[in-house]
Amino acid sequence: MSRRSGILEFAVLGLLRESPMHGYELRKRLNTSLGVFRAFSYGTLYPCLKSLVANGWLVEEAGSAPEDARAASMAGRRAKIVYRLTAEGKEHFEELLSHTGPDTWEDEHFAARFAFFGQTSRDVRMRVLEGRRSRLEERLEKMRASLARTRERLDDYTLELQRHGMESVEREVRWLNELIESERAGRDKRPGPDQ
Amino acid sequence: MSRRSGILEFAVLGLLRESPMHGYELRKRLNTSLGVFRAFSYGTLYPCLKSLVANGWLVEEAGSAPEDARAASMAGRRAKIVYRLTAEGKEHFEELLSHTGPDTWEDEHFAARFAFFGQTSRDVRMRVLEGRRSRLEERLEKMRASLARTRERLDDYTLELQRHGMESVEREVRWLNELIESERAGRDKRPGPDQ
DNA sequence: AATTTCATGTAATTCGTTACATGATTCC
DNA sequence: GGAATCATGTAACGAATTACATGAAATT
Repeated sequence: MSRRSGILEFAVLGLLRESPMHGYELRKRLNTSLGVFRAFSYGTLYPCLKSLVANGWLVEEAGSAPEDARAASMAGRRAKIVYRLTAEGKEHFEELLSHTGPDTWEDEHFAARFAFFGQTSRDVRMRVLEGRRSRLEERLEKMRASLARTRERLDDYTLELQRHGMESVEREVRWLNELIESERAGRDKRPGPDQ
Repeated sequence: MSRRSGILEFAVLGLLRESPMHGYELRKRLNTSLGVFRAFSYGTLYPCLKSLVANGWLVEEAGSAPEDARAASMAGRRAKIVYRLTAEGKEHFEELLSHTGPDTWEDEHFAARFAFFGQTSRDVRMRVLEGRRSRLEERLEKMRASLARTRERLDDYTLELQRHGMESVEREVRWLNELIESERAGRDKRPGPDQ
């Protein structure tokens, strides 16, 4: 069946696992609670929800309207449609959570995975974290190599852009190092009484 | 006239302004010299080149092959096609360079603009830099607000993700501050006798 | 009463990738 | 002579957006 974006599907399933919600609210939480996710539009979200229902992973329930949502819709009126995760949906999400493939270290994918770390076992967390780190280290290696090859021919601005880009990646690697360290030590919280 | 991606078009024009190139090399330089750009695929690049030719902004020239590239192509053989910026193309790029709209502060767009700062006048650079900064400050404000609203309901990992995200944005703002400062002082090593 | 925000959806369009197909050149 | 890399292109598909369309509920 049609369009299922992987990352959106994953995020929706993960959010609905905590509590049932309707589409509008779901969309807000993709930006706020999960902060890092970009704002998917309704044109993306609603068809995705329909598709998840068709897969049996979600069910539509009556919202705050007095009548049943679907019946009301058919009669011309519209009401909130609250989506709830089914047992199959839960199982499917569990499966997605335990899967750690190369795609998982991708920028956006990684953020989504991280946001649901609370629902994951430690060894999965470690695999995701370490995979992400080595992916970033590869990227860093390429940047260094290309910089070494072309340094002279570049003007100051291009150079500065590259320098800043590399520094950003290096910074994320250090962050991952701390997190991995922290996982190894068996702590969930970050060390340091700062804040 | 079909698909023209804005950012890819801009980058291609900018790279060809420095020197003529063929498609394959162009693609490499989109990743390396301009480091920050993502790797556009050939399926995107070649149709884009055709479209730019159709607009009269580029012309195809014979590559390293002894015969003319187009003639050779028609005869069944293929040779490198070197693209060169026309006078109209130059003019068009100049126009794109001087345009500073809200879209310009967008993540990828901004990186592309920055990569060609060397070809820009100082006041355009200032507008782009300052626009980018205020865009980031807005984003930061939203993040802070949403964090204040939902802090209690979030688990440690989600919190950590948001904290790191905000820190990244704050870091880029500091970077922009330095650059703007530097532009104001006029002491960035750029050759003053622009034009 | 009017406006804003909540709420759901569809159609057309944009932007870009993957997979495929072809062939030249360079290196071992 | 076989592999890797260089080089160009097309067709099918994918992911997501925008613009449109509708209407209910809350706020001013």
